[in-house]
Amino acid sequence: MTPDSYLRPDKPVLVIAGPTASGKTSTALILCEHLGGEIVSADSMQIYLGMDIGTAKSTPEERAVIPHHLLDIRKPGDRFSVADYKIAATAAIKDIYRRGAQPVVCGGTGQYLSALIEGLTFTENPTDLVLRKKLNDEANFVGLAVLYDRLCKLDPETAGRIAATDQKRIIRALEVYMQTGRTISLQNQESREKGPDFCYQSYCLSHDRPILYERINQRVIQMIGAGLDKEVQALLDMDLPSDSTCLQAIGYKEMIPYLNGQISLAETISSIQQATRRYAKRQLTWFRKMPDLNWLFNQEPEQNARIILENR
RNA sequence: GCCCAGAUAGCUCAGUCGGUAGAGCAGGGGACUGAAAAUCCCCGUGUCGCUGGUUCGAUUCCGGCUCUGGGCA
Repeated sequence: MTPDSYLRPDKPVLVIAGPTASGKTSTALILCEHLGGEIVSADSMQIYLGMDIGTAKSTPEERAVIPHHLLDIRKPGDRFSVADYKIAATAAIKDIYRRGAQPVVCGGTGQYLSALIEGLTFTENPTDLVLRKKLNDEANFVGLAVLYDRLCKLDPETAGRIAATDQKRIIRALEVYMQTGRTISLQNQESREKGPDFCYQSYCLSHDRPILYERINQRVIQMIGAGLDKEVQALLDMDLPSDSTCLQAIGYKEMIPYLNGQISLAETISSIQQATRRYAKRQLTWFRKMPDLNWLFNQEPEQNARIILENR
């Protein structure tokens, strides 16, 4: 079997993108029922075990009926990157095709979706956390401007593209240069040479802003009712490093001051709602620029699924 | 009923010694290649409550009215 045999214009990978609380998961589940499909998650937080309520993960019952991939594949505190995602999602989709089923990618992490749909290829160099820490320490000691100046000399193209205040990207760019001796701009350029592994048919679900925000507000209240506080407490009891990715998740980081008795429940709910609304806005910004996305507005999951099935 | 204080951006308020106004928050737009639910950048025109008067000119000063607080009856 050649790699090309996974390019299936007759049976493209379905992609269901959209901001949080837009109805992606419900829509994807209905599609899978009708098509003999399996879900490949594209969500940077649903990969973690024990983060169920706050990430609105499919329930065990749903997962018993429809196979899900890339959920619960890391322990809280573990690291995961877009490069890891690309490899894992690609493998999952090939596996689904091999079994004659329909892959349905579903999630709201724009970076992961882009890596897949635009077919980015990542090198095999692992993240060098020691080097990254050294650079972060240096930035905190001598100032970020010194590192930015260095990047301007080593890789003016990248330096021109990113803000002088964007610590994460400045450090990542220096990191790549120090690790490989090559610029990240060159590496990014090469990452596009191969192209996508699959054919895609992509949808983005959304709602008018006031409706979306009301759905978000309601969902946060539901999560609190479902015991989000206990879920977060369980993570805290694991004594994870404070910079763990999972503790940066919305609904989790805002819950910590509440569990420490520093803010009221009402304040906690408001701050989670606001953080989620802002997140949804950023997601929409990302999706607006993604190529070949079909937008479906203000529909319930059943209607979304029907439209998508008719379009096949 | 009387006295006092307010009324300016979606909200809380500042300000204009008279030349049509600006902060915080909320909100909006954008970027994004190994932390991405992260990180970073940009964005402030609104009958200055209504209505008369003074003035070249009033959101600003003066009068009346309306509403909202507080106080006295």
